Amino acid sequence: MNITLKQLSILEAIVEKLSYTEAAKSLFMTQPAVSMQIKQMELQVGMPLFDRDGKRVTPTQTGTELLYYAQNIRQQLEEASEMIEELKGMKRGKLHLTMASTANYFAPQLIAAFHQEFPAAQVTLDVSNRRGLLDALDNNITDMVIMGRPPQNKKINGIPFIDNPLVVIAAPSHPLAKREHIPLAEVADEHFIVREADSGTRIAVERFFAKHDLQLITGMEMNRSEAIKQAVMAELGLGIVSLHTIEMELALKRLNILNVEDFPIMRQWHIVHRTGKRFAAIPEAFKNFVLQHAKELIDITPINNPSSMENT
Amino acid sequence: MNITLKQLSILEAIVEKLSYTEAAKSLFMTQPAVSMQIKQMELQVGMPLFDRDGKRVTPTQTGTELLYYAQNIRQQLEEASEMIEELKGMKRGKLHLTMASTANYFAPQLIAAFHQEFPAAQVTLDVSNRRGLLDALDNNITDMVIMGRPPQNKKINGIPFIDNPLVVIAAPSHPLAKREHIPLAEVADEHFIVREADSGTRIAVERFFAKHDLQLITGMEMNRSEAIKQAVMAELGLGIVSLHTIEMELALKRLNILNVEDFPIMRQWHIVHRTGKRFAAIPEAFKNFVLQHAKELIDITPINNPSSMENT
DNA sequence: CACCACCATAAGAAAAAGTTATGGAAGACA
DNA sequence: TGTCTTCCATAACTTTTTCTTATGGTGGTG
Repeated sequence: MNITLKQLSILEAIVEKLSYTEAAKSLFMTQPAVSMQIKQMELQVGMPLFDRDGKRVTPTQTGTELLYYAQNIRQQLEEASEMIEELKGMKRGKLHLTMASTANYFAPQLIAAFHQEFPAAQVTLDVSNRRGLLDALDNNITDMVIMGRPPQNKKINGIPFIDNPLVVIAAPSHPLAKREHIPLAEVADEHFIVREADSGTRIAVERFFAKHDLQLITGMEMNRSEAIKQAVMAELGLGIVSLHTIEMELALKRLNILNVEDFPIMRQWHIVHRTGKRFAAIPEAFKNFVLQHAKELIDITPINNPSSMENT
Repeated sequence: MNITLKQLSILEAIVEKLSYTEAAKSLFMTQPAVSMQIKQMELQVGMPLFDRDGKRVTPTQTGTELLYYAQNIRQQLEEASEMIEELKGMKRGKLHLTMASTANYFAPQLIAAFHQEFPAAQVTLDVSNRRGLLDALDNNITDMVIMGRPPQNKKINGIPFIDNPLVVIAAPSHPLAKREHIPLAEVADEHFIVREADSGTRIAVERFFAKHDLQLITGMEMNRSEAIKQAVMAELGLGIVSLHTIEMELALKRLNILNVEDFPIMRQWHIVHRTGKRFAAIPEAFKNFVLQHAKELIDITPINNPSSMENT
């Protein structure tokens, strides 16, 4: 059976008006158009839908029963339309985020603030390592990714939205802990506890040392920056971590930031998505929200004089 | 929102295949046609429905939610299609009959036999007087009418399907009851108990007498032939009624048929409907059934020698 | 009985949908 | 890494469908 939605609307209009002419008027079309559509519909159905009485037109049993389905279908379309308006008006909408594990130290604030402004957003948050992030982007599993170093790939669009300073940390008892203006070369003699080889932080650090013609001495590898902090506090060596991840340890004076020359390594957090990605209203709103408000929302410890923190 | 059923089908096909090309194949159309329809649908909706990933195509949230409605609507259409097949296949169907009160003496047999062959028919039976019958036809309230004398009107189509002999009845005690070959003129002197003036039977009887240049002496008027029979049995006069209405009274010898010259007045029962009426399967089947089987089904007392009945 | 309202039909115009041809971008595979 | 293939987008053109205008028939109405 091959009927159209317009034909069903015409059916409804005729039953309401009991007149082809009036139905045509109410649908802003001419009467012959109505006649023809009904004729065609009757051909499709294989049965008459209306009795033409001269005086008025009355639906046959078939017509009456078909009307029921026409009404149901219109109902469905109206609901679909409402659904769309809800999504457009951001009364509703999903947002799937994936972020680097280190971003986990500040991103929840961001999400919380966003959620306050757009309470209808249903946010899903995945935390993953770099590989997982790239997979999520590749397979279009996620709307957006928050990560340190987006791949330089034309398929991927990454926009920096906030600084991500990497600092050298040491246990307060470490010999260098109280020193100021430590030359980079001196630090390079120390043992470093580092992230795994394909981690964003690790890559950034190695590039940084290479740029200064130095070799990083990597003692232990850990796949969580949480573990690195623990190791550094246990005096197993120095660490280089994102400043955002050590807020509490600084406050409790369990870690010191070393005042090393050329530090911090200034990186950025990026909001990253597939280049062609077409966002619904809520994800689009999140992207804009982050780009506009991240700096205000994320409390960054002043890192120009990190050693001042230990002196207070 | 102005989308089409075809567009919804395309949406479903793409979500199933995750490919425009494959969807196009499954719908027996070309890929550009699919592209264009989706493009247009996205324009209507105001939001993207699919992400083009290069590798495969994935529905957006909007696309996924719209799919739900598309499926519902298809479901409705399938049900409508089934409904139509049921009506066409006569697995179901209404039949609205209206009949003259005098037809009530034989019509139930007819309906019973029809119902046995088409058990799915939902029959509605109204009994009415001549005026009611004509109104029902005029207002298209009924599918068909069974009556004695259909109006000679091009809007109305009436087909005779069985004889309807009108006979003169008398109480067995009436002086004429045992006579044979009673001249019409002699009967015309008697008092007749008749139906109301616009009754079909009454009109037929008056025409008959007028044709023979006789005047009918009408004593009492009754609006039920049942009442006429009672009056005749009570010896209030003679009556002229349809043979079909007195089967029981004859069997019980409570009434005699007078052997009057030129009697019975031979009329026919007609099956009558609006000229343009387009029947569904069940009403059409009933019409054919009546025209083919009525004569076999209705037990007609032999009326060529009605007096023989009283002699047995 | 004439007029009016309403539906059917035909012819032509307009709109929509579809097809073929082609381009660009991305994945696959050597 | 480059070639090949696949897939979607786009454009030009064709076909199909739908709509409009014009007109005729029929029945209701004053």
